[in-house]
Amino acid sequence: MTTSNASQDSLLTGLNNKQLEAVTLPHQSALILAGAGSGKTRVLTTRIAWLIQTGQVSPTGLLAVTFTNKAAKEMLTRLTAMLPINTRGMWVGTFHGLCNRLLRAHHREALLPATFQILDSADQLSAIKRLMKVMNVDDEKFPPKQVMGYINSCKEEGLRAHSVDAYDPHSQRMREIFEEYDKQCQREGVVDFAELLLRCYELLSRDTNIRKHYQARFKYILVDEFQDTNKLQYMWLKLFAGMGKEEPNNCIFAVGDDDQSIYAFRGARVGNMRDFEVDFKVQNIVKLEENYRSHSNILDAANAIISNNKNRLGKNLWTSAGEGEPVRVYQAYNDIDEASFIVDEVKMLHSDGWALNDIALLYRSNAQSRVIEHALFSNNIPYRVYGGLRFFERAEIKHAMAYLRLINNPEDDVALLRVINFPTRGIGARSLEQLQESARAQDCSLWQAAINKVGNGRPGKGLEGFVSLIKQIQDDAKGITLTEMTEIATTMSGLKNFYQLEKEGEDRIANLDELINAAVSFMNNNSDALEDNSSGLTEFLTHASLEAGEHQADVGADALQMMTVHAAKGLEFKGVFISGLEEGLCPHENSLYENNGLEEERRLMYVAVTRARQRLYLSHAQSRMLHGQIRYGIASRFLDEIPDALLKRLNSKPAPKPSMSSHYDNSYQGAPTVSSSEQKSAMPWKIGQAVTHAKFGQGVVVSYEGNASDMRIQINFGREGLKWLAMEYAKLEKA
DNA sequence: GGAAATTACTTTTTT
DNA sequence: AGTAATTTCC
Repeated sequence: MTTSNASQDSLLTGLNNKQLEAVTLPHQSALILAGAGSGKTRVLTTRIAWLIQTGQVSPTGLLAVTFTNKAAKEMLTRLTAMLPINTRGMWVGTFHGLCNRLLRAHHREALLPATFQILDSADQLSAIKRLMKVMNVDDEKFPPKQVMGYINSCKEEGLRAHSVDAYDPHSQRMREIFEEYDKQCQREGVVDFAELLLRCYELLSRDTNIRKHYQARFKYILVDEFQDTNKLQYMWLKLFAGMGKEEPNNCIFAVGDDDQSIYAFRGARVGNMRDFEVDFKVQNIVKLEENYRSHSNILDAANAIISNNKNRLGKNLWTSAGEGEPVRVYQAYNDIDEASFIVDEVKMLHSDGWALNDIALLYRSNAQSRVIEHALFSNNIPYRVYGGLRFFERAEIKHAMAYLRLINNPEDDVALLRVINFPTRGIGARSLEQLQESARAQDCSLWQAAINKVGNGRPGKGLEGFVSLIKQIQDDAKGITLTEMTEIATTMSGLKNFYQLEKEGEDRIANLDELINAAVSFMNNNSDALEDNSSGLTEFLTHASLEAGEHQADVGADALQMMTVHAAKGLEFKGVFISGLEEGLCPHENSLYENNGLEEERRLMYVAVTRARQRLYLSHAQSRMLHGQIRYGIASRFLDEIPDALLKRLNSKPAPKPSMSSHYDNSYQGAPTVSSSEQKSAMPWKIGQAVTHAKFGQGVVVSYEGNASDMRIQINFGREGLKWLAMEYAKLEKA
């Protein structure tokens, strides 16, 4: 032990017994089951600090992996607050970021060009579409998105085309596309997200020297959000740990919460936690069950909900805080009423002195935000929506980045195709087809083909112009700074000019200027990490692909926080509204057809509820506008799973104000008694009426058809689904 | 080649 | 409803 006990003590001060146990575990693999609000990040960072401070490992001897850049940054920030160390050489980052780093360092062994570029999902999709055209694949039978999903999930399972099973013609064709796609990427020097990991994994498995080097270096491996790892990520971790016979046995410190696994839809395997226990003969399982975030009413509600799940590792959160306020439940008349309820409550909280930043509004799907945004906007309540389009995903930014990519590497076909005719310069579909044809014939990049065409005469004015433009930009880019390059890319390309002439191009111009600012701050933040003679262009491009998000405008302002439940994971707020708690929306109807879909939805609800510290509102609406149609829904089953004793029901106001239904005019003038002039048959039930059925339970009348003697009535029974019942036989009662 | 009209989509999402 | 993508029309 190299440091004094005094400073070590200060590091560990304030940890509870379980946290302390986790932080100071011996050099063995361990699984930390960290419940919501149990101090997970603190344990992880303190563990790192403690290992370093006690001299068990140097800062460069450990590997810490997270899923998001935000989490990685947070960890480094907290670490530097605990220890006076330089974090620059440390391997703390996302799976993708670390793989990128490793592949850049060993690009030759990984069979990649030094300037290899990373395709984001949109790039990947357009690459697939382009390939499918070349291969003459019917995109009706093989929707490009589906092909992309197939390729990505294969890679995430660690599989290449040659090792995928395919017994029928359809999947054989899929496999063929997969194979060709990989060839195309290799030819173009580009790598998609899943490829970063797979390539890295293959490099380490194949190249014993490199593997041994890293295995010898990283004695300690720490993984955050372990429940979200997919198969390939787990294989990757095993490789670093060294599981073979003559290999070292580095240890993995995995932190996770099976109850917060909400990413199965993108390949996450909670089962990795159990596999990890077995594969690594884990003897140290530490459960962090004391919650420091919420009052017990909120926590008990969360526990009650999650206890309905069957497959759990088992954990029960508790708190020593008092029971606090009851959980408030509001049943709204419709979505607009729900929004106005939220607006009223937020106003009230705000006038009671709550900061808007302390209040979050959560919903299951992004589409739900619009109605509430509208209400907030017309009531002058500042709000910020997280998610949605990210900065580097905006069209104008992607265009500018494409020009930058072409400076770096004109053979980048993805980039070339994006801007060869944007702004338009007379290269239409036909000329493009010809170009692609000759590139195929010569087996070269589009850029090469274009150069050849220009050399051989008759290239067409547009193409000639484009080639000389790119050459010009490349020339001018020599020896200038990244910032200047970005300026050139936006001006010389004609992008800025184009948007200036556009009617609603002001925002786009502003974004282009913002891109130049991004380049400036990138240089400022990374100047010491870059080599002297490097402009930092490659690094900047990588940064843009890997960190598309995190660009939030006016972060400082006090505003209500709006986001999906997924986006809220890891965050906490003093007050939380969870809206749209109806069957079909939460749990989402699509989830019911998926394997264990309902359990994942329940975990989602659990995550949502555990975000709240002091006050929690749950709301649902009897009807809402969805996909341009009014839908009648019943309350989410998750509401029924909360004991009544924890709840306080706030009931809706007597009737909706007429003005509230302005956005769907003839919709909801009180529930219509169905008796139009042609159809005299008196419908005994109102649409929207809640009913109970002996067999199907609670439901809501959705529509009807037929006449008095032969009437069928459609009822949404939520968990039982939509049913048509013959009026004559259905024994319905008012609920 | 570019604008206008039509059609398809709509759970969650990081990298 | 709202938007993105695609097709049609000039």
